[in-house]
Amino acid sequence: MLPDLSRHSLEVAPLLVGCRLQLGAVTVRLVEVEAYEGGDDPASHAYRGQTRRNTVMFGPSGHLYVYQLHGSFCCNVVCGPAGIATAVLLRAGEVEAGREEATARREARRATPVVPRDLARGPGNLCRALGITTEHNGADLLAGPVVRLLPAVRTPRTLGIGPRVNVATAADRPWRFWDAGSASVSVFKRHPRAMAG
DNA sequence: CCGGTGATCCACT
DNA sequence: GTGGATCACCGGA
Repeated sequence: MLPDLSRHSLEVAPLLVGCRLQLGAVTVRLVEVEAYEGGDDPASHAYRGQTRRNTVMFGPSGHLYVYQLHGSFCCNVVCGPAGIATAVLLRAGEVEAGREEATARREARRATPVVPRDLARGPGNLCRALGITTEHNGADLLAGPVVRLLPAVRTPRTLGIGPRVNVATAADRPWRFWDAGSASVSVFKRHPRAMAG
């Protein structure tokens, strides 16, 4: 069973750990996610209202919000009812199927090999492994023909909970959730100018 | 640790 | 329309 994505991201995020994301031949088991609010969350793209970039966040749940950052892509599962901009950032996963394709994509922009553990480790790497680009911004994850969210086969035995990675504001809110038994969880990094809130 | 990265947004012309 | 600051990152040393 997939979680009810029309709930708030803080409720949905822990339930997404263990679910799977599939695009073409590549399937990734999600092992690390972060919740972002609309209204009261200064770290959220939606904090200052709707813009062209974050339009999808304001739409109905179950769609993919993709944006580009420092030359990488990052993707979110949009949650909440339409009009409430809350979403879950997908930070890391384990490649379950399509390892060859994922490896080829990753190594296309590297000089050194990638070990399987690192194929979808980190938000940019997860998108890269799956082939997610801004072309998939707004894609329907439940009914769409291209990229799909699939239920968990195995849920984490222990769920880790802690602050989000590398956010400048609201740095201490424990809105990151991960599978404590996975080696593919990305490394925690506090933002150099992190502010509480 | 450090440098490259490139879109986006806002405050200004 | 333009300039500059900002940023939920990555790779290699």
